[in-house]
Amino acid sequence: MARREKMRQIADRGIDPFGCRYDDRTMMEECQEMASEVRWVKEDGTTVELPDFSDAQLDYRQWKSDQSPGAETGPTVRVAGRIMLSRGQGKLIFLTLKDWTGEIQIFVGKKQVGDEDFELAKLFDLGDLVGAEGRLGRTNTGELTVFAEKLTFHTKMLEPPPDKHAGLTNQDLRQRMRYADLAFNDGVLETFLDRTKIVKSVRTTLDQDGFCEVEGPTLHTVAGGAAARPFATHHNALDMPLTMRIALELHLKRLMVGGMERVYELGRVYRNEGISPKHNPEFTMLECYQAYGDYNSMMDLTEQIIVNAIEAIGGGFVREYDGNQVDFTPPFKRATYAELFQQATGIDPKDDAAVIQLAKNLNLETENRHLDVVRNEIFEEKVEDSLTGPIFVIDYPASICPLTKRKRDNPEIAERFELFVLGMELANAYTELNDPDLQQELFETQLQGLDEEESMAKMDHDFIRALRYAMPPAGGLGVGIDRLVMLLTGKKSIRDIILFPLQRPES
RNA sequence: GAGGGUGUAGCUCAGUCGGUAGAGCAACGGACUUUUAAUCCGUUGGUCCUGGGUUCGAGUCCCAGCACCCUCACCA
Repeated sequence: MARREKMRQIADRGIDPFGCRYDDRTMMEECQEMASEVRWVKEDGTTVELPDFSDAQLDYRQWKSDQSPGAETGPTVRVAGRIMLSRGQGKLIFLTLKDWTGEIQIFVGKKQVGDEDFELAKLFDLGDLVGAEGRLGRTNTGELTVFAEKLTFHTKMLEPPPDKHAGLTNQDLRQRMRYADLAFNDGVLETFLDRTKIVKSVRTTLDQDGFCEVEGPTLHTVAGGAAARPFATHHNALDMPLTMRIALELHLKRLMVGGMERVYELGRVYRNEGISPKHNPEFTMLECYQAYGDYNSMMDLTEQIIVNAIEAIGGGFVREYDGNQVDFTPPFKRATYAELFQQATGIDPKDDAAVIQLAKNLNLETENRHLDVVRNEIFEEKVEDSLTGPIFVIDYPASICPLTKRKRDNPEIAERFELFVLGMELANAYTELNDPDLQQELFETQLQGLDEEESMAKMDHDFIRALRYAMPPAGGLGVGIDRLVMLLTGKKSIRDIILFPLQRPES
């Protein structure tokens, strides 16, 4: 109850323990940038640059006595943030204050702030939100510091903070109490701010390329556009079953029929499937469609999106992920599905007998299954994991791509690419199928060996009708935003880049 | 869904062969006007995940359950 008792004592001093408006803050980052404005002024009025504080040998106290007589000067700042560390020293307290741009040390001396504010400072606890106004300067050890002249109390933290060194490491608690994770664990806030920068950059890239952003329905009567199990729900007034969307595709294509020639949606989709370090039931997808384009134009766009996202968060094109180095310098490699298949297995993918034999050797099911499904399982098993990338795998077997246009000179091959990085599928794009009759046929003929949930082909009569109103030839692209954020922020678990991943409720 | 691991103070973690529950940080009291995870002295703090069982005696051994983590499967 110590914190509540201090809160009462703060209130007794006539101060609202939950604070109020506080204008004209200098953010911590700005304070750090203002370090060069801290100078030494000699008695004769001449100004001297301070020494190099990055020099570990530097003794600032000695330096100052060498410069004497004179005094340090610096700009006056007004900062507010959370108390991360506190070092009491009798009539002197050092606070480490953090806002969302960085940290700075506050020097609170009894003589400097006066008795009243010093008594207030004694009621501060780790985790409290406080403000300080004073001159920016350097302590004897050279640390950039706000020498407080006035203190402000903003908000009392009523819970004890996590371990000030180790932070909150329990994964369960980190997700359950993301607020504490963000506030007390180094780098967590920065990672999520990077996520925001990446998403913003994706939007900017598309906006500047003339795409318009739309919001499609998340409640679908037919969960199409991908192969996944949907969440089922129900509308009471209409007494109608509904599913949460598993993809954005089919509504965006309807909009292209309507004349939105460059359209995208960046939004949440929901899949009722397993949870893993790479899967969350709700995740963020980008899908964009460009009329009169094809999958080649989508490859260029994909590169542009990724290149711009990397530049938005910095750190260069060569990135470290899980001990691997990935070079995102464009252009990315391109290879056909067939040649990668051949390279990895030594078998010509067109040699049906050899493919079946290989599948049997790998203990894959071959009975009653379309050969392209078998081929693709071999591809997933033997090729995908070995793709360091970034690499565009192009030209997929047509029968596993029911929404994709076939190559004009070869109906067995679909104009599709997937972008792989370290075995992860980062993007998936087609030259879009816009022939309503063929689309209907592909929806009707379920692939052998695949039940409805495993197939992308789900009959959607309204979508077929839309295509009959003429959808322009187009390229379409889907990007798994969470995967992109994971790769660019170096996080190995999707739970580290989704603010509130799904969890069971606390008992 | 299958296998493995973890669960002890607010947080991070020890806990030997089954024998009265431990440390660091935080909190509380004290000293200290240039500290850096400040330091020093003292104090407080426990449903050992839950429920059964074995035993004179269980944090420790056994069984069941719950939660989280990892791997695999499904998938992006």
